Amino acid sequence: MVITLKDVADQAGVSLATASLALNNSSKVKAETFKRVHQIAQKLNYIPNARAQALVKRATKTIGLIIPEMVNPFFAELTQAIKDTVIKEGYNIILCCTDYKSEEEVKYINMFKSGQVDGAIFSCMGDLMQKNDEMVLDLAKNYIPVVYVERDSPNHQIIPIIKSDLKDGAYQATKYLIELGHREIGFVGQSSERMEGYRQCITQHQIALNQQFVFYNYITIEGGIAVGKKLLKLAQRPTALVCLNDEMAIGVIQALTHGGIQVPQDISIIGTDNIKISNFYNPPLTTINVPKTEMGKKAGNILLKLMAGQILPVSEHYLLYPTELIIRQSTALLSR
Amino acid sequence: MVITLKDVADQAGVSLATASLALNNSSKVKAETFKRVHQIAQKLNYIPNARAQALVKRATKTIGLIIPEMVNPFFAELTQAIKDTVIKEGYNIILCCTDYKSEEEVKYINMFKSGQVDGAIFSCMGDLMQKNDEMVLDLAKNYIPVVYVERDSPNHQIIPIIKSDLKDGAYQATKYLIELGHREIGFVGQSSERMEGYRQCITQHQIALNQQFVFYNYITIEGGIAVGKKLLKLAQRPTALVCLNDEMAIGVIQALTHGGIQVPQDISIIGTDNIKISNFYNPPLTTINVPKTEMGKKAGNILLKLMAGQILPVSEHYLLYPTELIIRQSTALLSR
DNA sequence: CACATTAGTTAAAACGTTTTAAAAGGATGA
DNA sequence: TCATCCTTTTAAAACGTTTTAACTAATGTG
Repeated sequence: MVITLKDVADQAGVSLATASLALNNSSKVKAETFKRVHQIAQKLNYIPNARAQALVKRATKTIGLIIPEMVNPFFAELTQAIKDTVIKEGYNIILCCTDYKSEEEVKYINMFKSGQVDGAIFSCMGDLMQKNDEMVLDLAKNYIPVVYVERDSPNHQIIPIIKSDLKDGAYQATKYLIELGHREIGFVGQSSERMEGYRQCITQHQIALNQQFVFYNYITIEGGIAVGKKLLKLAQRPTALVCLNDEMAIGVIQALTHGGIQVPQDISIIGTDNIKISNFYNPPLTTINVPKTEMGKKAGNILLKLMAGQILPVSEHYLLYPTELIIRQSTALLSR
Repeated sequence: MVITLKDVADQAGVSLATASLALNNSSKVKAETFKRVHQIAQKLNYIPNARAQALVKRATKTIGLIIPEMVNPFFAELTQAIKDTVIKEGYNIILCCTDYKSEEEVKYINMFKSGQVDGAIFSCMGDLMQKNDEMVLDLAKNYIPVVYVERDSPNHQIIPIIKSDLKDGAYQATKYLIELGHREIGFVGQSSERMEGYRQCITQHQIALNQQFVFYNYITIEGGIAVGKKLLKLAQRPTALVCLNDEMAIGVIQALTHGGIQVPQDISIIGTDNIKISNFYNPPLTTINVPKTEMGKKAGNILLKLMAGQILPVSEHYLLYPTELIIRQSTALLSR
């Protein structure tokens, strides 16, 4: 049923080798033969077998992308950008979701070692997955090129890193709140670079870090809601909050408004990531933009270079993208 | 550098065949040999070459998933469900985004014919892509099993279809608005099953279809905003709107509230899909739930069956999932 | 003791390409 | 007429597995 190169060769009256050369546009084959082979191939609807090509070419024209989850606009946008970049060189993406489980990541690392992909991009969230760094390093050293996005590692000479300056982002966010007159500023999320930026900013502005105002929870809308509910019960509430990401910010706002507290009149809230919906939420979220698309494109391009066998200039081993405060309507001057 | 089966066989002092049999847990090989081969394989860190396996087994343990875009929670949730299902049988997903371009879809169809995937799931949005149906049929007949999700076709004997009852969903939505006292009910979106459900409902309730109240636009937040802005300029506005999806609903609400019109006090709005954010929006969206996760799981399971060579009972050739009205706070009794 | 059976192993073929090195066929020039 | 060179074609090897069929050795049976 399925047509193979042998069928084409037979019908064209040439050998496998000639048929292959012709279809791969080799200049060695006579014009007449070339034409005949192409015509027959067309007529028979010949499609080269990708599995056989992969074996002999030692490449699948596929890359692996590791992200923690799909249902997260941040990774959706990142994935889109990566895909748009690598597709130009004919690469497809195998999507690997870890659901935030490091053992899932290990499974994918092993799959990658089997030669199913020609290269890989690893992303993550928070500071998880750090422990697999050694395994990824082994992958990058002995198997395929790897690029990290929004994930840190000391091994950026072997695994190039594309990161955004999240610490500075949180710093800017906190600073903006201080400029608006806030002094009781809380943080919502998990221990991370962003939290460090928040911490540095308030201490540099002579505000003591109040551990009561640091709320740990899952980095999801639900996590935000949990924090919001906790806030409602508090006698002494912060007047402003820096959130680890936009989802948490949305969750917090949702819970607070439901409990009768208005944003930004009663409390100012800043998110991070600038996911699409943040601009269309009520109120539109003040947030820290992370250049997801640029970063995704860069990651794709660097991986393409590495897969093409190029060596990366040192300047591209560690790329830090600036973050930017986007002022919308979830923040306001302190009114007291 | 990379260890092959030959290395294992040599070091274990057996032939390729024995080594292969041992590693594939054949009962034919002596316990002692079995153990030795496994030990050597472990020691050498042997990982079978997936490309070679794919060639000889005529399978890549990979499926293709065609969706129009990633940055759309509907498809993200669907993808997640499909992935969760097929991963259990060891399948990975090649993600193929068409960006709503039918020629992109054609490219992927051809890629699928090359044997890079063992099966495929096609989804879409609106009534686009209908024109590629013949090509997909050819793919399903002569190459690999295919399943459609939320996509219609007369060929469901060959391409099983998983659909939700969108027409009924829109019908229910419209009916609910009528029950709330609304008579001037508009539709936002594109010509589709959903629009047909809306049309049927109002005519069955003796309401004339007012073409002024049917707003065509892109099925995105931006499309919704465009419609919202148009609404603001209207002298005579509908008192309620059925939207093709939640994104459009959010866009409409955003534009209207920005223009001083309150939802649901001034106008009731219903979305469709029940994407995650709809529950956390301000106001939380009344919407039509589509059982994305169930549908994704079912699609994955049916594809697994087909790839395993099973023949599908006729009852599973066309599965229609019920939709359900979720009442939240973007709709209210008509107040006039 | 001849023969059948079984357990265990392996050589070789197969999967469907690409690529290398050699061969074949012409043309050119001495 | 022969050596040389170029163009075009091809046989065969390679990619790294799995699987089939054949082989060997050991065991059992009448």
